[in-house]
Amino acid sequence: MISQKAQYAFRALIALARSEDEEISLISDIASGQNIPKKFLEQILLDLKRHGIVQSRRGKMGGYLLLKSADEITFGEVLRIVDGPIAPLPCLSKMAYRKCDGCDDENSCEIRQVFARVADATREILDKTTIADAIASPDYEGIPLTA
Amino acid sequence: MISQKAQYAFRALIALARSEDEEISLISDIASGQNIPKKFLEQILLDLKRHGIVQSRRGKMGGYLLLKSADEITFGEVLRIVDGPIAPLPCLSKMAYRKCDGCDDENSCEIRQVFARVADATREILDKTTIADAIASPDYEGIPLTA
DNA sequence: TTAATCTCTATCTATTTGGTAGAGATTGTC
DNA sequence: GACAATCTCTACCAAATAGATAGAGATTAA
Repeated sequence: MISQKAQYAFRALIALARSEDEEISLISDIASGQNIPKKFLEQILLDLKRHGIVQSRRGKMGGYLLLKSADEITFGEVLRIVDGPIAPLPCLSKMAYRKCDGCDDENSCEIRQVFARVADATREILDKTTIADAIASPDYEGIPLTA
Repeated sequence: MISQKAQYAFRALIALARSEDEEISLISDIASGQNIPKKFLEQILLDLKRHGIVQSRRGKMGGYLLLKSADEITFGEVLRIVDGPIAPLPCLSKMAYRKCDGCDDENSCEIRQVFARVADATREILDKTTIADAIASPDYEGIPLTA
């Protein structure tokens, strides 16, 4: 499961992307519009700013804007900032590799081989899907995804 | 990330599958062989037993055996028992569907649409890969997976 | 100067993770 | 029948993480 925090981050970025050409967005407006606790959102946006995803202006008339354009912000990038490594095992993480506890030979680890495929498939989607893609995609019409 | 507990479960099942035709396996032997805290492993195996994955015999000469054959035990099934839902969002879980906090229309949720693809790709791998597959697969020889 | 806004750091609570402890039940062997 | 080996069950515990909340500070427009 991705964290609640990551969901908030995605919602905020989508909201920012949607209001791109309009005005600068207030944290308060995003918070109330997307139903996100305001003080929590402040921290999230600040973090995204530090990582070069969004920009801000302080003081009266201040607020937030995207820094990168929506088609350059991937879900993978955002998820790594907010939730940390995407990989299902520490030994499969690109951003924070660690040897698994008590694992002596990664090449012969059966678990690693299975989850390497999961990691690849996940990255293939998350690192290639942008906020712009998400906004552009039509409502789902097929077989219910929860079936 | 999958939990440490899930990693222990997989290691134990692989060990059980490997010693299938030989003797019944002692918790103690699996624990020391796989470097798993024994009391913790007891709980894990008990849980796997309750879910019909393994069987046990009590008393002297007791121990554990697989109940299902190794090619009928999928990684997905084990992961769901040990770690709970695999889906990255509650609204995408098959085994434990919940509406996401503050989400009113799932069909138009952009986040859901992106992560539905992740969930499908993950399940495609985990629900089709068995313990037997994992044991059979040759050591990885290509480009390092952590590159 | 003031009000609006973002910034920063500290703190808090509940839950989850990763165990440990110990008494109990069952079974094979002498 | 006693005993030792083994699984079974329930309770407990410490550390980490998640999901916030609080409040003082810095900056800016008017």
